[in-house]
Amino acid sequence: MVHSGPDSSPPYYDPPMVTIADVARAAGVSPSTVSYVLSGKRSISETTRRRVHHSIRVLGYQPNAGARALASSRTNVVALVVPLRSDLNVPVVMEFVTATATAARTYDHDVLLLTADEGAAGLHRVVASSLADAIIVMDVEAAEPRVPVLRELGTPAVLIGVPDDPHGLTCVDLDFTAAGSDCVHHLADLGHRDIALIGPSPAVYRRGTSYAGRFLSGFRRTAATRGVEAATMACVPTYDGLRECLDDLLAGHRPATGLVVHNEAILGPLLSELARRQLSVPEDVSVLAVCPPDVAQAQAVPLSSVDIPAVELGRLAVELAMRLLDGPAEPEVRLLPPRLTARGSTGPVVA
Amino acid sequence: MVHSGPDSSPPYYDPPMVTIADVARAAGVSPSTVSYVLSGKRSISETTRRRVHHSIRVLGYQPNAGARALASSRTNVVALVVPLRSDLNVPVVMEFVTATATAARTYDHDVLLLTADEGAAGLHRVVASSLADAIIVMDVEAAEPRVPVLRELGTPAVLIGVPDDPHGLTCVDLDFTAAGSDCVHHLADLGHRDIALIGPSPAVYRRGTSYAGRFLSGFRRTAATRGVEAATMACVPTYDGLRECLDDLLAGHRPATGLVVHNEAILGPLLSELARRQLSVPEDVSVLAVCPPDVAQAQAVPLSSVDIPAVELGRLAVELAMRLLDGPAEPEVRLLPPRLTARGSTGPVVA
DNA sequence: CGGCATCGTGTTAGCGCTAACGTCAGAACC
DNA sequence: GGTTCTGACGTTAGCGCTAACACGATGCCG
Repeated sequence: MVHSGPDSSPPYYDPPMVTIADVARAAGVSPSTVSYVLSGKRSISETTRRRVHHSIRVLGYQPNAGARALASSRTNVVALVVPLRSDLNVPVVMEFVTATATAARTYDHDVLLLTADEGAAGLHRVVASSLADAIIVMDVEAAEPRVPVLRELGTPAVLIGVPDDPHGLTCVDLDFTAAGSDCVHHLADLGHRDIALIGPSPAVYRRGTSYAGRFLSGFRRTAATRGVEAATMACVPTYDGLRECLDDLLAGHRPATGLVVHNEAILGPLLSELARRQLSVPEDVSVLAVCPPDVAQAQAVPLSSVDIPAVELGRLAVELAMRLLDGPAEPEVRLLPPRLTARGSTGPVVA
Repeated sequence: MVHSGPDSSPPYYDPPMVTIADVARAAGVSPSTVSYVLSGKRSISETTRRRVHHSIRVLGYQPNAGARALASSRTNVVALVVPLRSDLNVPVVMEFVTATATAARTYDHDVLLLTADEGAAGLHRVVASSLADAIIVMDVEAAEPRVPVLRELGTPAVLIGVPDDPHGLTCVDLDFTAAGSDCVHHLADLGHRDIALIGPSPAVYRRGTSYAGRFLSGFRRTAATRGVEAATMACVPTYDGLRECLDDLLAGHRPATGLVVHNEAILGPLLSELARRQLSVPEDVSVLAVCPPDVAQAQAVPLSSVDIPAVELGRLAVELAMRLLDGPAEPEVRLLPPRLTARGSTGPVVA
């Protein structure tokens, strides 16, 4: 039992910092040897390696991050810029964040969290103060203002999403154009001649969020190819907005028989509202969602969907960032192919 | 235009690191003076201060985080441990995370993101390697295994949620006991004699997540006081689970007329299912939710609810962490009083 | 058997910053 | 006119680590 003074409960107990010198002494080697054992940057005999590792374990040594960063100009931290908006898909964002953090750990890196409201200045701050080695940016807009800053900073960076001009930058995303296209094909194959896209909130389109536009264009192009009548609407994430949407889409003289929903927040309300209107899925109307699989499963009717592979994207973003750190790699735009899973909310048109 | 060599696009451009010495030279003072201007730890004449600030701005100086941490043993980083579980309230978690990051910035701190799967070892790692000055832990269980580690580490820590034995630790949370109580009072005041609590997934109870239990006990105790018949069930977040739940609650010879829903994920499905059963809200059944206000608003029927003040909690957690850093402060358990907002999904019992 | 890789290890100069210690001028006091 | 005090600043010793340099001991070749 440790007794540290007259008062038995000191407010904060000073941590007994273990340094590399302590380890070196315990193992009977020089500090640099310990360092080299840890970094593997030069050959070490099996016996000393074992002795060093043993001492490290016994003493509970953890290299001081600041000192290491100072000496090596490597922080082993990647910065992750998350959006603050509530008009986008929160569960997807969260999945992505945790996937990034988890993936970073497998590369012995940590994640520093930045919010988008710091804007380009935040990127500059983090780089200039050497808080991180690489940056991952989510929620990229078409005319992304942070892109020129990233290019100029010259820091390894990975964007989630593809800006209009990705020149020189590494990007990852779902291939939303293909996703839009696949959705149309799926419904057209089932015989639907009148379909509709219920997209994200108008605000998302307005600020030119890249994925929304790409999905839309894939959707429209393929609709034209397949000779399918395709309505498209943005939908504000409220119940009233949704009602109007449906009034428009289902009340014309050629009502839509297939709905593609690229707006996770309104999936639940949509199904409720369809039920209220006595429209059954998929008999009266087919519903195809764009969302993570677990969300699709959890609905009243398990939904056919195109997965948003947030976890995979997070892992990939980290992987590419690490590659950039290892040595200059060609910038690339990596689009994951969409995967459509039928779950019973889409079916053939009933004549 | 900068031209840096024969090849016009070098993969990565070396950042021209500006040091405190550069600033000092430009301002005609010593490095320490610049440091003191920045920290305010000793008096500086107005003229010098201005000259220094000017040079800082002109050169775009940002102190090197590693060097600063090494010299001062202060990182200006708080670690935030987020849960990885998908069985809890994702939007609330995300709100909390962003609120924490934003609040930390107002104190000139950054946030390092840890995932709960690193467990106690992660806490040790972060502290031992001096990656952060303080730790904020979310999703605290009743018998929280990380609590003893935190106590022993002696690092300033704030828990979101209250473990069984919070002795010596600072905790913040919504007062879930009071929230459970308030819900019963609200329904009882409206004349309901038979109410039910639909709680989180059984997994949440099983692992003893503190808030679930506290809400439940507040609910039960007050139900007893008010002489209200109160059923309680955990509900798995699937549509089928929900159906069973409702079968039990609404089919007895004394069916519940008021539902308290402490499970954000099933709010949507619940309303759909009630509609399917031709039960209208609040005429046939009152629904009272525990969730953030925006979620309550976005439902088919705007829901009366007890707010989960994620943003406020995040801010508060950071604030308390900063207080702990400033100097040893008394550990405290801070419970925010619940706020119940009636939105029309709860009404008097129709006889 | 001398030279020359190669391997395993020690020694040490910083990395950029902070904070403890000095210094020095002028005000204030008796 | 000493003495003390109090701003306002300069000088410098580390913080813990990495990586460049150095060095002895083998082994192998001619």
